[in-house]
Amino acid sequence: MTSKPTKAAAARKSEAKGSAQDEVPASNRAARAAERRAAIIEAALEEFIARGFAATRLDDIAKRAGVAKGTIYLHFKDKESMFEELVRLVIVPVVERLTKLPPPTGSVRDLVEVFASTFLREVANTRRGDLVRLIVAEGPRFPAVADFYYREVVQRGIGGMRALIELGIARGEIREKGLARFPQILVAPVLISVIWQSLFERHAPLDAQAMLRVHLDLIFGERRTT
Amino acid sequence: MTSKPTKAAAARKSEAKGSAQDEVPASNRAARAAERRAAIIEAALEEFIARGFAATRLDDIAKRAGVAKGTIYLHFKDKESMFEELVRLVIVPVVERLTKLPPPTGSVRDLVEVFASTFLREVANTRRGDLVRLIVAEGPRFPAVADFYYREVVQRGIGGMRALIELGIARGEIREKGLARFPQILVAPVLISVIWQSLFERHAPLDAQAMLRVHLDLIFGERRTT
Amino acid sequence: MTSKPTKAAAARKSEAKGSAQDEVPASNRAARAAERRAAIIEAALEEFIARGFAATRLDDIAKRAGVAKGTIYLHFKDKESMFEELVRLVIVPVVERLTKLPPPTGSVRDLVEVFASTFLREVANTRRGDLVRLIVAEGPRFPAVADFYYREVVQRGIGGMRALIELGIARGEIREKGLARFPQILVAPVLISVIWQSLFERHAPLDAQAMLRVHLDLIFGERRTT
Amino acid sequence: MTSKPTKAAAARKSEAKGSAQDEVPASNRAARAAERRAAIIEAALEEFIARGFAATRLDDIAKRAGVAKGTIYLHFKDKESMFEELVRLVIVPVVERLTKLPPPTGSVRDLVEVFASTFLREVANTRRGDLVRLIVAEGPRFPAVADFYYREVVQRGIGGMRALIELGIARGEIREKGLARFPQILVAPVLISVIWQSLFERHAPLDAQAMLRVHLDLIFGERRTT
DNA sequence: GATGAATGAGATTTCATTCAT
DNA sequence: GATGAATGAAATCTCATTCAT
Repeated sequence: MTSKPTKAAAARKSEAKGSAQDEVPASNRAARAAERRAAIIEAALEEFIARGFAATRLDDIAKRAGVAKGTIYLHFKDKESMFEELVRLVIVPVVERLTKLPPPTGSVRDLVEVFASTFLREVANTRRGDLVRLIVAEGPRFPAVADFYYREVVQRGIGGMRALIELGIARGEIREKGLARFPQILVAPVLISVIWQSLFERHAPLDAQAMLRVHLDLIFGERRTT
Repeated sequence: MTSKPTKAAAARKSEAKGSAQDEVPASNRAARAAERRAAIIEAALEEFIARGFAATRLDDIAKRAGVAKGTIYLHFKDKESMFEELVRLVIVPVVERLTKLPPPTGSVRDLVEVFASTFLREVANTRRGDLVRLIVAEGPRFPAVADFYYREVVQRGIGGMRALIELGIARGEIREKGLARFPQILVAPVLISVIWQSLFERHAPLDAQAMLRVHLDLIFGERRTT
Repeated sequence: MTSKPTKAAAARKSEAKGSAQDEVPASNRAARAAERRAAIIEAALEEFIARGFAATRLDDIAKRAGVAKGTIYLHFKDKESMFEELVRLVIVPVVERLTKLPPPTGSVRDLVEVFASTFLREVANTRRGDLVRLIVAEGPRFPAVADFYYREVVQRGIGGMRALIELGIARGEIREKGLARFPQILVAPVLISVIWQSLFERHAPLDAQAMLRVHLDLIFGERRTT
Repeated sequence: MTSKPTKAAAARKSEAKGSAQDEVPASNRAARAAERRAAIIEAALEEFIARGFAATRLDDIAKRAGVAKGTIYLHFKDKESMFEELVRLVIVPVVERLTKLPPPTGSVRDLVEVFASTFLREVANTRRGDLVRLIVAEGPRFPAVADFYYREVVQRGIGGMRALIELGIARGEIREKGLARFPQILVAPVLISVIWQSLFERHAPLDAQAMLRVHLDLIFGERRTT
């Protein structure tokens, strides 16, 4: 009923009991600590996503990570800071990967489409999509999280979108000039998909890719060839 | 720090002590009970929206409603059922009002615009908007709530949108035929606004009405005159 | 799941609504009150027996008796006194009936057998048997109840038994003279039956009458004819 | 008014602070936990006996055991399971000791007398006697407890008694053959004593040993020499 | 007299955090 | 560093008792 240790955690445990006399030199203390930390972070992410902040028990995180409850406090000050830090830890590498912009060759539509598809594939249908929902859910009670997310993700994202839109307008690919004022419109369907998946998928599955294409058709005009 | 009794609750209290300065002559027991129930519902809604389900304390709801803790249990079985019932109680009248369709005269765009503006005015910038965010936040842990919301709001809304879109396509107002498959696109910006308001408003205010107009321009083509 | 109003209670209720204009003169206020009181007593007895003192809810008693919770407080000071008074109210008439001794004609054995059979029939297999178990259960926490029960039932019972035993010894029906010091032995199997019924009947039914006969055979010597 | 920590608990506490004046050198964590568990069990037993299940407060158990309330939940799932487990924990060792049968040398009467005296000494006048009363009191609301008690104690006890009675009949020590059908009669006075002690001792003390001897005289015939 | 909505003290249970080992 | 038993504050929920109608 409650979460069980993952295979990784189990492995770590048996390893801890099996290799009694430290024959594994590579796995020194620091490395072990880092491993544990990573396990805690992953476990915490899963639990927070599944239950929300308040309903998540540190006990469950510890069990899932395969560590003792006290160990969590060696890595995080308390539950709140763990949550806030967690969001940062998960978001930062994603943002970093996305900011290595691929050079804007080809049409703007192609660019947007590739970008959005990647996003859908890598975010919408993964744990990270749920993280977005988690932030929406807990944001009001964690201004620090909302602020961080705004600064690191939303602001940059909006900026990037706007640049793309303006490029599209300049090149004549986009007719609706007002779009530059509201780049949010560009990503709206993506957010909708993320939310839809976690709330309504069992009632009516949603083909996010197809929806996205229709949306892009609206913006860029319908494609002659698909 | 914790919630205080609202003016309404205070009023009810002083009134109870004998001062009947308004035109309600005989506040019988049933009426009193109904009043209290309403106070509890309103208080609970505020608290749940502000803190989420798990972090809301019944103590605070009671205090805010101006009743004793035990009184809540005269009206609701437990915290969970209170939450679920609450969502129903708030949503039902909204849905009922919206289903009294105004006759579809004029252009589809006008219809959509009026409808969406009303929605933005009545939902997005009110407590009800936060309720939507609350449902997004708690839905995964309250399948009954998600189900209810899907059945009562989403399904009907999607159906209504689709009908409008098809009408628009038939009349030649909407060019993008794929839109009929994804009426979600039509409301996506509205949802975005709701979420934006509660998370990012202090960073960057969003003119939801203007964004909506741009979005409708995308769908219906730009207006000649504004 | 919880107790429902008995037929009597239902009758009283419908009667209360049905005979609106007091056409029933016999059922005046005082009579009504007495009726209610009786209903409360019966309901309370059932509930206390089924759940014990602490686990019994006044709510359930009221429901079962078909009265409002407040009404109970018109008849009893509080839950504790209700319990204590209840035991008295139920035991007194039983004791009164038993003290109208039938004249001691015939053999002592016959007397004891008739008496014990009557007791088994009227107490052991009825609600009153459970009352004995209830007193055993709650006695330590209700010294007043234990005292009353000792004074009214046990002491008299022991006295009566002793008189019978001495008569039996004098007449040569009973050989074991020590029995007069311990009349408890005479009733021990009856108490055993009462307890056995409520705890172990579903595991192994016990023929109390047969057991009693064997016990009397031990005391009076085996009968030549049965 | 409420229960106070026992001497044992107090001892454990002071010991915890460093004074180790006894021969237990290294009180490791597991041993400590076991100690606490034992303290909880003992405290709970006392409280349940004194007040019955429903009226016993976990707070008082904790105080008496000298632990925090939460600690109880490290050992028991909840109040109900604690009660059920408790009965098992106390009864099992008693049963185990009794099943190490002393070899049936000597007369059956001697055997029964030794056995019953032992029982009276070890059960009737100790906490364990009250446990029997507790089981009688709570049995109907704890079928699991009644079942366990029947299986482990009553059934075996009845079986053992029956074997003895049949031996007695075969050897000509017992005349009343019907007794083999109702071994309950053999133990009835013992149960009576247990109940009498806890309810009526202050009104009229009962010499259980003497009563037992009279009872055995009834069954085995009077002794020539005492 | 009768009602039953309201109360609030008090019970059980949970869980973040600490700390001796 | 790591552990996990222990803590106790705080949460949910119950229910005997009161009292305005």
